[in-house]
Amino acid sequence: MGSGKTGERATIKDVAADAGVSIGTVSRYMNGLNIRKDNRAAVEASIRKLGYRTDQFARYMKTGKSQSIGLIISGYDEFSIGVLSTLSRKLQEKGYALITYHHEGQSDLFDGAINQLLDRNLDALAMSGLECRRNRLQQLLDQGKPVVIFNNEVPGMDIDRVFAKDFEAVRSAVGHLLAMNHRRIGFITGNLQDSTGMNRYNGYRQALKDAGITENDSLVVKGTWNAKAGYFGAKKLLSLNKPPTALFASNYLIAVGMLRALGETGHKIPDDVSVISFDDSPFFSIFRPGITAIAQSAEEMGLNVAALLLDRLSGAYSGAARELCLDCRLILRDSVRVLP
Amino acid sequence: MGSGKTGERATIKDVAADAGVSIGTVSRYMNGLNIRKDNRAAVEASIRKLGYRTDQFARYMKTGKSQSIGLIISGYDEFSIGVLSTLSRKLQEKGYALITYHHEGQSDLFDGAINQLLDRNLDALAMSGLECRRNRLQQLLDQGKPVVIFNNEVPGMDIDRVFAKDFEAVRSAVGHLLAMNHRRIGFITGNLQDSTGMNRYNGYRQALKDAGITENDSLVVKGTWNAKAGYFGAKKLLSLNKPPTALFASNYLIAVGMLRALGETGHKIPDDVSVISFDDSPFFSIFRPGITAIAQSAEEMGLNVAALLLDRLSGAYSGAARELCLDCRLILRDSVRVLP
DNA sequence: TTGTAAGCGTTATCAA
DNA sequence: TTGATAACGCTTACAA
Repeated sequence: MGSGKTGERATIKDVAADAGVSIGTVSRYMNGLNIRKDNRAAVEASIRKLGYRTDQFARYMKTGKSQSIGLIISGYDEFSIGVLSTLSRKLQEKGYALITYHHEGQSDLFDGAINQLLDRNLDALAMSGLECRRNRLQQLLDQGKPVVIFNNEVPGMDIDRVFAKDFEAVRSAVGHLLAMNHRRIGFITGNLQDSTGMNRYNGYRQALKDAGITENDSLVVKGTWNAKAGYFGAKKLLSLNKPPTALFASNYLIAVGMLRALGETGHKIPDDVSVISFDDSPFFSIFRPGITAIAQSAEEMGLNVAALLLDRLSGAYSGAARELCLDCRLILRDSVRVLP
Repeated sequence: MGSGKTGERATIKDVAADAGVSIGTVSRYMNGLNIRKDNRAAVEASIRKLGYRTDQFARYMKTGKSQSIGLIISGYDEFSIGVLSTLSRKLQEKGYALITYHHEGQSDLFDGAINQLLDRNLDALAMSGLECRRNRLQQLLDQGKPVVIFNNEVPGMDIDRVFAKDFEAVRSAVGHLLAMNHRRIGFITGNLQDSTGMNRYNGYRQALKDAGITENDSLVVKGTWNAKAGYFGAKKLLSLNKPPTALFASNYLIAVGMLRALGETGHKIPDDVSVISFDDSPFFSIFRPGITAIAQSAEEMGLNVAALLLDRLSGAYSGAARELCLDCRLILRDSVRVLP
């Protein structure tokens, strides 16, 4: 490939020497500044010949821009992946590298991620909030790095945010159940430390309140965001003396566990029990019966996170923190029965 | 946070000045070398006070090690995500940053990814093979960077690889269908440009051959790795004059599309048609009937890719290219009917 | 428009 | 064990 010493990468010096110009000229060419026509030709030829690419890290030493963006997600669940994937697409387009970490809700993992990100001079950070690590975020802000949080809130920080309307979506979905005459509605929460978990739960409570129903603690299982929680939560609710007529799963994984439990116990949906899930999935439209679900768009969230980030990075916006709240859609399928 | 000029990051110089030692001493401390006890105490105090962390990019300038690893996947499908997620976990542990790109099978995207990776001085690359871009890989090898390919082959390159036993797995799964007396077995391929696609297809052909059955072209739909291909492929096969009694999907997404089609056309599984899918999913065990599937472990693949990479990076291994072939498991559920 | 040279934050060599 | 200093590959005044 090219020439030069094998296994060594050509530097700006090599190009300058080969083209018979100074390194300043090569640098100016690389940065799109004007250079004399004949020099331009010579430089271009040498670059091609040597396969030269400017070293971004060396460049960073002067400019302070690393052209890389950190992403910290809780884990590799379907929704986070959706955000990761659109973010990656968008940023790859703009020449930014995406460096991904996950924290699994553990603050030591989160700290490790922030540390590594700091060491790598990231230009900006996108993260799904984790309340307890507020001070580490402040550190980034002090260094003037844009930070955008999404999905989960970190209260009291002056930064851009993108959320889904969790509260409203659940409120209206549970309202739908109520309108179908369900009165005993089982609810399996996500992690209530997470604002999404709490907001969805509050949406449930508000819907009951709207309908003048007093909340029954035994119908609420405080869980986590995984299938196990859905599985055991559903079993617990179904074994109640007066079991619920409908079950609400706070996210996709919980719903998966819930459906597994219902399959095992032989409960028919929707005849024996109705089901609604937060998060939609192709699975829910193939499953028989189709599962009524709240769809939030991970892509839309990723796009908005990218836009906020890019806006700050380019200097196009530098005002006060902005907050975006994305709508969700209730997708009606066949998992909810109309009660008399 | 700390002190120093606000918004500025402390450098090794600041620490040296604050601690009253030379930068050499601080550097030695940071790299775990011996320094005098009292100096050590002073340096540690200053580091804490200033919140100093060494700048990895500046460090790279001298060492040539960026402590970052590139990953190029085709897209964000379930399997790739599984690999991404374990790889990320493993590398985060070792202090490496994972920089992720995707190519969607398009060589310009792939080139862009390689370019960005080159610019970012990655130490090593893991990628799901893409045949046509062999020369770009060679470039990395020339620079002495370890490269590991997984899932898809790039023939004729002297690099480490990790594959699943696609051929063997499909051969025995189709063998299972044959043993259940199926003779007309519809097969929807993935992308035949990909070695996984071709190997799975060849596994099917081999199984037929094993049983002395001549392949019937009309029973094979040459598709791509997505749900649409599964959907239309299944519809096409089912509308044949003599439709197949069993359907094989070359990956998860194809199976999803296939199941959607069967749902719409009202074909009952397994009474009207039997089904096997490559790739397992929680979905398949919840779906009724349970779908018989070939499970390959994305985690195992990620772990092995990480191990090969880390081995080379640490210098623990520097011999000839190694090739790993991981076993798959056929998980029997209820989607295959025994024919008379 | 160009070349020269200082400097970014490190590591590594060399004398002390 | 230490401090001083020359790199690493680039950008960016500054002077020509």
